[in-house]
Amino acid sequence: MGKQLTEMLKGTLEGLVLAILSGRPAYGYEITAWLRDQGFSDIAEGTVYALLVRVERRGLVDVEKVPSEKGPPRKVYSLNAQGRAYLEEFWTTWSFLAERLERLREGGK
Amino acid sequence: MGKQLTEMLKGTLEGLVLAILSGRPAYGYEITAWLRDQGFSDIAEGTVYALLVRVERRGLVDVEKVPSEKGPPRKVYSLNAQGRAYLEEFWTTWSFLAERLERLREGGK
DNA sequence: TTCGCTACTCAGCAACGCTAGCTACTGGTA
DNA sequence: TACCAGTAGCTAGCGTTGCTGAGTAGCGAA
Repeated sequence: MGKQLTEMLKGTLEGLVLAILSGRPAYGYEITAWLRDQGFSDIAEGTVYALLVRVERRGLVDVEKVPSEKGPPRKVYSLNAQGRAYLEEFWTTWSFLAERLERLREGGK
Repeated sequence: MGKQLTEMLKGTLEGLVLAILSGRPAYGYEITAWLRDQGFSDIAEGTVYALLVRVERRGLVDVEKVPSEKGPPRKVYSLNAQGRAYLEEFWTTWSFLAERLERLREGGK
């Protein structure tokens, strides 16, 4: 799937991760693993961490440092109120785009 | 919708335009107008033209110069076989992403 | 001749994901 | 003891993409 997916993830990966966090708090390593499990096999580790730093800096998530039994402490992220509002916006934007694309796909057949 | 849509369009605008061309040949100005009509109100002219140059250079479209009654000659683009294959790929990638996002949206409720 | 519409082009910028590294803690193995 | 794999996080530099803002050019109407 490669390059097309890479470009498509720009702008959607953020929503994807926030959507995960809206279900339950999670930490970077875990999120990366989950994404890979879901078929996003070539998601780079660094990408997820950079994204998390970004959303934290924008105040969309709360962070808590939690010690791990195996390895360094985890940074557990959870969606806060601002993040929830932002995610709502994301779904609106996503629906807007998805509707128009789907309409084109139908028409093109 | 602004910034979120801008980022989301990276990777999808290309498919959007190719999908338009799969229905009928069209030229840049026309495509921009159509997009604005569909609600992509802040699509920049330059963006569409740059995209068209890109897909032409990659051999996904054929180009024909057609004189216009009003204004400079039009560059009419039409999707060729390679473009059609690429568009197929695009739909596959899009479905992959859309499915996973939709699943998250359901689960998050 | 000036305005507005049509039609295309281009340089410079910002945002984002990827590449390719690095640090650091734990437990198991040679 | 020394080493390695797995866990966990971080970073600099790069390429791609869309936007900003400006420019060129042709045509018809005021």
